[in-house]
Amino acid sequence: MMGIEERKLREKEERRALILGKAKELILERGVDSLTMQDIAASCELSKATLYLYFQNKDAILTEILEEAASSFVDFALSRIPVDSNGLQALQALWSGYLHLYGESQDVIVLTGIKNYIDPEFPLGGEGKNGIFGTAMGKLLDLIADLLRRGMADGSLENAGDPEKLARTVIIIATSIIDTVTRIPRPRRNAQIIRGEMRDIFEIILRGLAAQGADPSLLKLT
Amino acid sequence: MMGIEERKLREKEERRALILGKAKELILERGVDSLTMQDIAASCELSKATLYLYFQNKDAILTEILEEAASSFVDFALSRIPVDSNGLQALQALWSGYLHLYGESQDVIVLTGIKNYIDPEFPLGGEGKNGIFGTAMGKLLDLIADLLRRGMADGSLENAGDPEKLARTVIIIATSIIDTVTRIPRPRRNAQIIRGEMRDIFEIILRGLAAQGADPSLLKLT
Amino acid sequence: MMGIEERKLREKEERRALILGKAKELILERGVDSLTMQDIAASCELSKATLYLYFQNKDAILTEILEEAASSFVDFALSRIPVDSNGLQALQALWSGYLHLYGESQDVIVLTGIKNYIDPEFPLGGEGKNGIFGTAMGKLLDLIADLLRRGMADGSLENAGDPEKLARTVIIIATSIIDTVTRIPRPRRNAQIIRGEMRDIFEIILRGLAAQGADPSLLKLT
Amino acid sequence: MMGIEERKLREKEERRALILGKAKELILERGVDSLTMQDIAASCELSKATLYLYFQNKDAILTEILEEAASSFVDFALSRIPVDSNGLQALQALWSGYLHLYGESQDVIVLTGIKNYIDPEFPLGGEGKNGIFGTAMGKLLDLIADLLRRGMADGSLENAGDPEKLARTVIIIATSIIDTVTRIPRPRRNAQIIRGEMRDIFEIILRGLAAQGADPSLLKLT
DNA sequence: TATGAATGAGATTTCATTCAT
DNA sequence: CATGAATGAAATCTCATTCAT
Repeated sequence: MMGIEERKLREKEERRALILGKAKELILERGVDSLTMQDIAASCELSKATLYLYFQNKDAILTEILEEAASSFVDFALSRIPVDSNGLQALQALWSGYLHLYGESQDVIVLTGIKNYIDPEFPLGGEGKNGIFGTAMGKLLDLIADLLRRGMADGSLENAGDPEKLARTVIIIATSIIDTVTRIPRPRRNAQIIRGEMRDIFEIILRGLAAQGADPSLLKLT
Repeated sequence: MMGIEERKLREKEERRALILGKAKELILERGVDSLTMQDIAASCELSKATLYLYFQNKDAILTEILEEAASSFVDFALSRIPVDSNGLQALQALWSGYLHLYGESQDVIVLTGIKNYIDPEFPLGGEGKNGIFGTAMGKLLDLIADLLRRGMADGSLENAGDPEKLARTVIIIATSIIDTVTRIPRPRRNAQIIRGEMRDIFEIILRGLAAQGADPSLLKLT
Repeated sequence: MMGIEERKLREKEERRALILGKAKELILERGVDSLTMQDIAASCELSKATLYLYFQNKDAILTEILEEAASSFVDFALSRIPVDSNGLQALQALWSGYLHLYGESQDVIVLTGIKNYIDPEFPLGGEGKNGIFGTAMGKLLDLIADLLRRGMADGSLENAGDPEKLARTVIIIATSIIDTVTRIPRPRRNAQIIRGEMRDIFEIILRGLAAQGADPSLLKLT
Repeated sequence: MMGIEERKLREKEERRALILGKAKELILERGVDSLTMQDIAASCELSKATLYLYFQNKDAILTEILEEAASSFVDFALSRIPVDSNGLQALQALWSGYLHLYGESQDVIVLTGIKNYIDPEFPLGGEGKNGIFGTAMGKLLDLIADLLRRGMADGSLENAGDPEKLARTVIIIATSIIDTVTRIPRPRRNAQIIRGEMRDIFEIILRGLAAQGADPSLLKLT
């Protein structure tokens, strides 16, 4: 009874996960640019053709990795933002969550950088390819817009125009940076230095968004 | 009188310029990633082999384009920074110069994005390949560090650590953004929107660097 | 029964063999120097890319052809050397085997000439590239050294120094000659003449190595 | 008066010599296979096009270098062969001259190896390209045939068939060896080892040609 | 479902040779 | 006489993707 169908489904899901996982590893190891289907297949101990049973093409793999990474970041960030925080506090929590997650597993975060590889136009361009970023990346966009709106309302953030637009701007900055980092193959990537660099960048942004006279302790990331 | 030698030299220089120009156009048209020697040759109405008479290899072409772009930006920026300006004013002038130059000729600026293609590790990584960026890109780095130092000294900028390091951080942000833009093929690139976006980004950075209580008029870019 | 796996393996082996075979033909037809991957592919009715499924690169193809040729010669030669023969007799058997094999299938022998293409420094130079010649060519070297040693011991060969070194010398002569022959495109290669020439050369060498007063019948090759 | 014509001719000859000289140097430095017109031109401080004013094509340059080398060897050899020597003595003088010349200037000799590059069929094949080797190489052939004939007549050499044919055989051996050596780029060429190797080879040949019971001192080269 | 095998389409680079000036 | 400039033709190798089994 039941079962057989479910098992198949589960197995299928496991394979997908395997592929995504190995692809992720490879990207982290050697950079997005030099990721090949061959490499993915080999490290999964599958044939290249099999990859196409689970994903329509290379892009689909990258997109899904990105989705996952973005999604897990959003979840993590949400979990770290106190309900009663003001906008600035929330933003601080967001970035600091980012840095934490990076500390724990560079992976999840660094991968966000694939965005520029898959759809460099998001969120600058018109539609992006097929509105690929409706889901996780979109949720991230919404989240940030919310925080900005909140902060403009409670006076903790500078009132600098449309929150939606500003959210896009913030994402652009963040993903651009991360993209830059992703292109450095892991062997030469210095986690310490990069984390420090990202913290500096995020602090600049934080100060750039905060209202005049904000509590200095909220402008520091750890 | 005389001049045959000179003419030859000039013509040679013109050919180089032609090649660089067409390559630039192609990059702007279709993105760095899909630039091929074949394409460059075709659009110059030359044979592939001829390109190698003027440049040692593809990298040399990209490097020179980048060099030129960076160099012309530095020159332009320098010309716009008033001698007696304080650090914040100077920085404002720098970014606003950037935006201006972009308005006049997207090209010069957008091309800076090639950096990430040629040496994605600069200035994060160790040495980059062969210290390619000793010249123009290095001058830019120095310029920004100078302005930051000046601003920290005269109190117009937040005293936030080592100017050299901060300059690197600023460059990372800027080039990352530009890189992102470069990857959008021109047909879908909306100059107006992008310019607006860049202005927003630079304003955030400017505010992020400025000292508390800075003159608000210095935090706006036009 | 069963055998699907085996069949696949066999087919794969056949393809490799096909490629090697056609490559061999082309070399014999037009000389090593003008062998191209394109040509090999075309004559196998395969695409260039396919060749790379079976061999890592062009060198690998050449190396394997050489390996095979050398190996089959060593085997053949060994089978023709009587167990109780003295050194001179053994050497005579070796060369005469060579000529025979040449008579049967120029291919096996002529191809030895590739050596000079792949590693012209062997056995003169230091290491050659990666000791490519550890296997068959090395075995040949050992075999000849053995025969020389045997002959010096039993008095059938002139005692003219280190057998190892002398063996290298002999190989140099042989491969050089063959190399010369390989470079003649087949249409103008006259098997009869060449065989005669090789016989003369080997006879000279044989006489050069034999002890004074050796049985004249052992100095003739047929 | 007069003179102008002569001077032109002399200058032309000097240019040819320059080109040949530099080409020679390059071959010795880096091996025949990697000699390019570009390299020759550059090292003559001439343009590639100019080379074509003095030589019809690359082959012509190589051919002439070979001619010269062969010719100078023949001359040198002739000068070293005592008039009243018997065949074996003469042959010994020939080879020992070879080794001497090699010792003095590897150049002249090593270059003989180009033969195989230019016309691998000589003297095996039918006509060779355009009977290129009518001159110096032909003279060498004649010289050796003469010595062999002399030796067979005076009993110092084994009477082993047609001297003309045997001379061809000897040349094949010699040039093959040299060809092998030429392909080793100079930096890895060890003059001492090679000279030793060549001496061994020539001694084997010498013994192979000598009549039974020949004076052992005539079978050694120095 | 899985895969081995195949491939089309390119990409970069090299080189002997020609020709207008 | 000399050459700068140009090029056609090749050569090696890579990669995402397809398809028969």
